[in-house]
Amino acid sequence: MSRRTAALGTSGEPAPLGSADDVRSTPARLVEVARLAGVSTMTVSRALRRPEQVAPLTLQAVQRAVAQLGYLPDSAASAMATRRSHIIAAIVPTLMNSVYASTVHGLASVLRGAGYELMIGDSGYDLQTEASLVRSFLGRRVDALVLTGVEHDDATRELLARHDLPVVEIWDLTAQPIGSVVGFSNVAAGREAGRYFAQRGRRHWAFLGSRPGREGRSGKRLRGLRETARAAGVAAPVTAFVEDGMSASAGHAAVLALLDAHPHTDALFCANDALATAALRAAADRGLAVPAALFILGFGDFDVAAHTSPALTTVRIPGREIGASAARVLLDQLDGNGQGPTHMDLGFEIVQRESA
Amino acid sequence: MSRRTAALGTSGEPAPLGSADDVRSTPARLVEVARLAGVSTMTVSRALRRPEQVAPLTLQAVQRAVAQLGYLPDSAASAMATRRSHIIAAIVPTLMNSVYASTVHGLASVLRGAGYELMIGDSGYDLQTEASLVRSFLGRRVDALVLTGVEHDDATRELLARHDLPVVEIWDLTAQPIGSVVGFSNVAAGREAGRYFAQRGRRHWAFLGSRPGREGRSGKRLRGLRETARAAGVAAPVTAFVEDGMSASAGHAAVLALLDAHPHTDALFCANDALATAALRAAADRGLAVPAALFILGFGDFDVAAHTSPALTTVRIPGREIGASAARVLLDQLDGNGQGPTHMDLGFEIVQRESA
DNA sequence: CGTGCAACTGTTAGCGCTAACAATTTCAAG
DNA sequence: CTTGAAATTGTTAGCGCTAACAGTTGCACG
Repeated sequence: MSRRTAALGTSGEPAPLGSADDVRSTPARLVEVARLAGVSTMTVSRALRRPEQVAPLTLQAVQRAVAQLGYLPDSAASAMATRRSHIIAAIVPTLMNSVYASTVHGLASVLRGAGYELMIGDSGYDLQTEASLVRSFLGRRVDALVLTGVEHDDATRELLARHDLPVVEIWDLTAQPIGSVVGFSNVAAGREAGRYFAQRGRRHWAFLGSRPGREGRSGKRLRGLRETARAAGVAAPVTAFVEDGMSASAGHAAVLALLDAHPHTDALFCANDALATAALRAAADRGLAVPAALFILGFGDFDVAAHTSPALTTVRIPGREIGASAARVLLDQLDGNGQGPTHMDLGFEIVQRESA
Repeated sequence: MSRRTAALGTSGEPAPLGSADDVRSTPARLVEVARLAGVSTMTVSRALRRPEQVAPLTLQAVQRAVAQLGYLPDSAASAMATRRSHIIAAIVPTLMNSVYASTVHGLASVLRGAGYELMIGDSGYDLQTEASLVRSFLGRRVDALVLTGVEHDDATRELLARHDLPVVEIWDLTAQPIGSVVGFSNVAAGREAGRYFAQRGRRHWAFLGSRPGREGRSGKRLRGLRETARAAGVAAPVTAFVEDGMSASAGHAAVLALLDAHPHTDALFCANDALATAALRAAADRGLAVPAALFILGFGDFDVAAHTSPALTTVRIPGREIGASAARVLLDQLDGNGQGPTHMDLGFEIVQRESA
């Protein structure tokens, strides 16, 4: 009792099979190719996946049949049989930000080259959303998972524990990774920012970032900055927070308030370049010369950084490279090339432009 | 002859089943839930997908079992049985560009809300890459496809003809769509740019874009500009082309050459804001005041546009809305709400800032 | 009490592919 | 010519789920 509406027999008129206008309602399947090539389905499957195991003549016959029918293997069915979906999922905070887009691009290009497809989710910096994306991706039986950051919801951790699949956390480092880690030290970046300020004689530091409730990446950068302040004998940095990590408009107001409350501030470290751009405008609003009166140091080296005026001095993260490396780490694990979980520190770099 | 390593019997010690540390190597499947709940697999399936068809008590038992085992339905298997993958694929030129990122975001949020997952490919503005992505996505049996632009490789068209699934083309309009279209008229945008120049007394126009070999979106904008030039009695715009549609560095050189060859140029329309940014720098290099001596009009309203100096006047495209609408169009078609292919013109808008 | 119908649950047969093994063929070596 | 291993192909049994239909139960009604 087949559910297909009609048999697609290769019998009947031999007419224009395979010609461009031979539009059939249902795409060809493996059996049909087998029938046409006069071999078993298994042989077709082999011819397609391990041609060297098939006799040259048989191979030709199969290839001809495949071409004639325009056969495209159903990777979903294949996934079911092999228990390998060849899909890898990645969750990033947002795609609207050039650095994460780079990371995704790095991931996608390496994965695609290895026959994997990438499924992307954006969490909007929200751990619950992340958890629900993880749930959805696990339901799709992805072969591996890329998570941005090392803070996750308990639900996320539990799901991952149950489903034991290769996981990479990116964009940060941690001593208790879920699987592998490919990133850089956000604390070190914060320290480096402080050192940059200290070396140039700045004494009144400020930090603009997202509220460090649970210590996220922004919070770690602040921690690093504080450590250097202490070490350099400088007052602890004053802080301003925005609820939504990305909103430049909220950043603008926060910076105005901060500058009014602490008029001596001479160096501001922002948790990302969107915020730094907002800070630039706020400084202009208050008539503060940047960098003469106020240093503004960004983070991320977003596209926009080189084009503001003054151009943003910022911490550059190798986003693309993080993605590409994460992909390679996962592929190694999946191909069973021995590799266990890996830990990679890809570092960062301060790009000096005009704002600091 | 099961391939699974061991039976996961719910018999034996009733111990800490489902507790967080009950880490099993294989995630639970439908049969196990059924066994635990004391019903058939079909009832579990129904309880999960159409709870109203199941008796309240049964429903409870099933839900308890699901929770206890941490069961996550295998959507790949479900896809196989229902012939609906609940995956939709989208191909954009690049993710590294905020407007396409917006489009993807618009798509993803609407689709996710409807229980679909998005699979993304970036073609790098290359039609052959697009074709190979389409092939890969069709192999995954995606339920629908979103393509950026209306120019496609023959291979792409043939594949789509064979596999007949809902398709939306976005970011442009055409009289011969594959399926639906959600975009705006690139020709009209070019015309509008010309009108903008003409109304402000500019008489020597130029265009910077990608080579219009096969008429892409960039070429259509140029065509529109030319039409207005003719209508306004202005000399045909001079042109400069970059091979790679996005490279700002190539754009810089092209603009320098153009300005040197045509020193009277007083209005330049760029096919995207990355190029416009490069043009801004080139104008500065030649000591040309923008906008006084030279208008520079961008396209896309990328993030960067508001932050250059002078800030870019540019054509804004409703990227997010295009994505969201395309998603809705596809969902309507998939849910069989009658809708056939749809044609939507979402328009555009010139955002006046400082550069023109 | 039978009857009929609605509400609920179970059985069977796949979706399109591939792992594992079995069968067959080929062919060099004895 | 055997013989046995290598090369090639076929057979069977699922992967985990759900459509379609076939029970089964409960209950109002005549």
